[in-house]
Amino acid sequence: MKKSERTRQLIIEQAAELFNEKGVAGTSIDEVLLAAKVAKGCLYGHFQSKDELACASADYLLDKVTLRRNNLLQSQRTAVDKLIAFVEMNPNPLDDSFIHGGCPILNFGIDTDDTNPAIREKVQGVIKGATRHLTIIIKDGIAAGELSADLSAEEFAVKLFATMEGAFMMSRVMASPLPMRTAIKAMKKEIISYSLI
Amino acid sequence: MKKSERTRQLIIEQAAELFNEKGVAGTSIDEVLLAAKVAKGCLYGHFQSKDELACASADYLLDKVTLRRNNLLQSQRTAVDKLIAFVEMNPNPLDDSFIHGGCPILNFGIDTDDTNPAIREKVQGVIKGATRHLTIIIKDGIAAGELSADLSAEEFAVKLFATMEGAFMMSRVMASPLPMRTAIKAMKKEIISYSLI
DNA sequence: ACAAAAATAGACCAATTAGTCTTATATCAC
DNA sequence: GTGATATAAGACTAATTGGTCTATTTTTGT
Repeated sequence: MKKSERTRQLIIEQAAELFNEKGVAGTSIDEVLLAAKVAKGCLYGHFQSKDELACASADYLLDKVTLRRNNLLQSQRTAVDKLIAFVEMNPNPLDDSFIHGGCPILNFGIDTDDTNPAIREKVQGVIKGATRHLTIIIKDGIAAGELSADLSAEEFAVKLFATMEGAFMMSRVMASPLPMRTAIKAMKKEIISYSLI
Repeated sequence: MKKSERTRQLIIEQAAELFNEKGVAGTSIDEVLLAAKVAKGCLYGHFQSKDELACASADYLLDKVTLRRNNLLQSQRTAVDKLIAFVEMNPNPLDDSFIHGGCPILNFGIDTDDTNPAIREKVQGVIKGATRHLTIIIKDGIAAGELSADLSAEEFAVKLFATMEGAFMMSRVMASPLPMRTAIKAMKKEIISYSLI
């Protein structure tokens, strides 16, 4: 990787952290410069505007969570194990070691749903991708005789995704891992109740 | 109500709409002045700072949704009907006729979870109140022999709340009522499956 | 090693920010 | 109705905002 590529990536990573934590409007370019230890001319050599940087940052974080989810799901063999891995993906929303500031789907989604259509569409794509992925897993599980045929795949996929995102928000606001832990427990029970094996 | 009281309320209402839609940091005082058709000296006569206005606005919207939820739940007799009324509370998250800009729990929760502890604690109180309310309804339903005793009240309350909030976010980002409709359908099924009558 | 090109620094700018202050006006108890 | 008091108006300020521009340094292909 070229030097300038690395600089660009560094700016994105630092900006992403700030944007995810405090929102795009709540973060100034100067704060990004300070965090990335880079001068203004450098940043604007890589990005035309704050908005373009925000888009790149959203892309970066959304790709990061998507990749992690895909890896996690791929690492499990059966449909039930995949679904359980999904609900256990973020056991503690207060743990910022993977991504600082909480779930970027939630943060960028809420932050930009009324203000930044470009980013909103990116988040939209991630949500669509995740629910589609879950739907396929469920359908495959049913086809393999592993999950009850009573299960509506699309419906359960939406339910799974919505519950985990809602629980993530609750845990962040409550400053406690308990809501998420409770949701994980509840969804695991439900998944297992549909298991035929 | 005194004239100045009405002015104060007008400012809060206009500010609340803007803050809920674009976030606190994303809304300038000048925009609030324009929306409320009021001069700067007037606004700062009622509020010491933007932050204080943001707190008052959060209070206003959070009280509004809490009141509505309480009325809705109170209007139903049985536990099952109350729970169904809860999940059907926001059939279309894109409809801004009641509150403009989406669910204030979600918006203020995400907007301020890392930046404004005062508002975060207000949202915290609302979440705590809602889950407690739901928990009591479920416990009463079990005690009345209306709901299965297998149901863990706290767990199901968190699940209900998380799912509906998550679905709300999904519908806002997807710019479609479908995720919310799907979640409502799924949760209604689940509630009914626990019903003994 | 060297020149051409790319990347970076940081002074600078106009616009906007939250907030103050004085002046003017409206409210309300009497 | 009148005068004391509370409320509102809006010019003003200092700081910060996103963004530009030129000068300098660094990278890179040869």
